[in-house]
Amino acid sequence: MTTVTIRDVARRAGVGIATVSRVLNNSPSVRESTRRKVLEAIEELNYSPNQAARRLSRGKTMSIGVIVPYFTNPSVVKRLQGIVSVINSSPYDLVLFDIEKVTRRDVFLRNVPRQKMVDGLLIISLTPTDEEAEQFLASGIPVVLIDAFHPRMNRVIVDNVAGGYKATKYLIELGHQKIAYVSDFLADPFNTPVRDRFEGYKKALQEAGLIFRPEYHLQDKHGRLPAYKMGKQLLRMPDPPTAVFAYSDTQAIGIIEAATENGLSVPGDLSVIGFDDIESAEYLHLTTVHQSLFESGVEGSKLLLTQMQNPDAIPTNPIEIKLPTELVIRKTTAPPA
Amino acid sequence: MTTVTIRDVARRAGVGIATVSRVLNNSPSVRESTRRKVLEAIEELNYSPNQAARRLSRGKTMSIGVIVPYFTNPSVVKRLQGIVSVINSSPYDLVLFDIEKVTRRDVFLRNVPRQKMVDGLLIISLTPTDEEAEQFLASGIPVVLIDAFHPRMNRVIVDNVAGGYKATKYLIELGHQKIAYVSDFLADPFNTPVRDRFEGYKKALQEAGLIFRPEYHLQDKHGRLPAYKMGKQLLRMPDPPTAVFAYSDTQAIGIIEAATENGLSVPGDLSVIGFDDIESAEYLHLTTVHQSLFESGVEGSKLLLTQMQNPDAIPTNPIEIKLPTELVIRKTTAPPA
DNA sequence: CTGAAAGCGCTAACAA
DNA sequence: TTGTTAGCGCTTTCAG
Repeated sequence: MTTVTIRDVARRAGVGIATVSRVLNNSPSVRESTRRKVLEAIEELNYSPNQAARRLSRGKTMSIGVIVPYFTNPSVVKRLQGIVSVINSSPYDLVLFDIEKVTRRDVFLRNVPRQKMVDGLLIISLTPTDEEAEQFLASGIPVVLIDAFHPRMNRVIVDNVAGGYKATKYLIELGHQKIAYVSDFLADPFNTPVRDRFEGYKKALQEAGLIFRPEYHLQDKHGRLPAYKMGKQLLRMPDPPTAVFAYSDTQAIGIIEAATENGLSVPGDLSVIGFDDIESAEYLHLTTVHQSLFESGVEGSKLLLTQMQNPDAIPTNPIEIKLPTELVIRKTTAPPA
Repeated sequence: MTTVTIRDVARRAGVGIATVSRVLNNSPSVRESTRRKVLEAIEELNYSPNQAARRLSRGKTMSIGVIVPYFTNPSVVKRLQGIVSVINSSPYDLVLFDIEKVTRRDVFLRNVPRQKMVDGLLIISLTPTDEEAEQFLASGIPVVLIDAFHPRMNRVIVDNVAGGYKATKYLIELGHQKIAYVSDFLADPFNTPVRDRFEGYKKALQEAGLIFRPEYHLQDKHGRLPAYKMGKQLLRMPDPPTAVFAYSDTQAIGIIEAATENGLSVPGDLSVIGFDDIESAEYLHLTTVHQSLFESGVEGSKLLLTQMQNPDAIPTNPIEIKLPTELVIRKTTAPPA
């Protein structure tokens, strides 16, 4: 309870505080006998250095910040798991910032780097504005974007256009012509993947000579329930689609629920393909576009760690790591009836 | 890049640093005009106080630590989500410590409180030893256990005995007599729930006059794959069980996979009941024992926050919040063939 | 209401 | 090798 400081240890060991500090930091220039004395005193006093003091004095926090949107989103969780797995075996602590509201977004993106709260920053699925990117660069703290893009920042991304293309193309190859795209809000300026997958979707359509039918594109807040409602809406249409490409597996699940509830069989009456390949996707035999969620966290963290090693941090050419996507065919897709 | 400090702001505003500090901390004793001047200077200089300095000076870190075992475990994630949801709207930051190896367990449980890295600590699903509990109490930092128990510490727990009892009893009521229990390692000294659910299982058996057959209890590392293997093993037995009570939903899923692969139908040939009611459980129509995972995080965080308010922290009588369990009947259980 | 000055506990020159 | 000392940037008495 009563705090024991470096001074107490020094006194107890009969040395100066600098010596204790040296022992603490494994400096080689301490006589072995002295080191032992100090170590003993530390042990006896049950001493452990105060982090805050250390941080202030060193100008380093020994922690890495991770900013995530909607921590409840399974794909975000999976990415975070990848991050944790590598940070865990580094000397850094992990500080988690969850952004649920847009207002908080601004606060974090602005303050975290300025307050020197962390030595490095990982940002998941949040696209910074030019101004924000500017701030990061100016702050001098290394940042890596995961599943987000900015031309001037390091990033780990997925080729979402290609992914959307693959999904749609597969549906077309099965013989579908009426293919819907169910997604998050397309207009969200910070969600690039929604638009990229949409682009891939349209590209595949066009290539096959199919015209894009705007009424087949539904958007709403992300989540199973909103998707379920969109599914219902789709099925109520006079000329309903025979296949749905969902922006995420979570949304695909909602669509399937809607179909099932309407007495339709999947894939018999409706084919559904998702995106992400989250854990449940496998259980549910969901056909989907696999992307390396966990891997993206791993790669992003590694990249950040190396950036943090190089004092001349910000490279003129940001590094981009592009992860592949892969079509995983399971049991929710089939030729149209 | 060049750090602007409180001194710069003071100079710019033509006041002393104490005044700037007062403005920063919303002290009422600052003339309005002065405050404005300072605020202006802050704005112009794009100043933001250094956290480390603040922490050292105040002796508070304004952060809460969360220690979790196996961050990949879905039930742990769900609890963490509950925690995040309340910490998020508090002034505290969240520092995440993931323990994958037992060795790291000791390091964290010992060091985190000693180093004054956090103002409060949440520990998920890790039962502290008496000695560790002692350390926590001595450190003076408020701690709340979630899904773990120690008589001297605050905690949010679930009645696992009752849960195990409910699950087993339900199976018995359906007419099953040969009921297996598939679980994590029973001997893990830090995993109390495994033993508690086991106890409930045996109690239900006994109450129904069924004898406990040791060969029907299989244990292994937690996870889908190990459970899958245990499922296979169970089904190879000369007199296989007709129902399985799995320690967790994750394990239940593994069991179902094993059964399905063996050409057995669930619940036709084998009934399976899980525990937790994780998200996938619903998709899979898994009969399970629901426990309020998210809620446990919420309640635990709230409790911690109130503990942190009261300076006379450690109450002589630790507070215990007991969350209920509930049997959720879905489609993986039925009377024996 | 405001400023000067004394720490918070540690690291890192600089001397010795 | 070691000890002394000057900060790190902020909060908080204590005077005024």
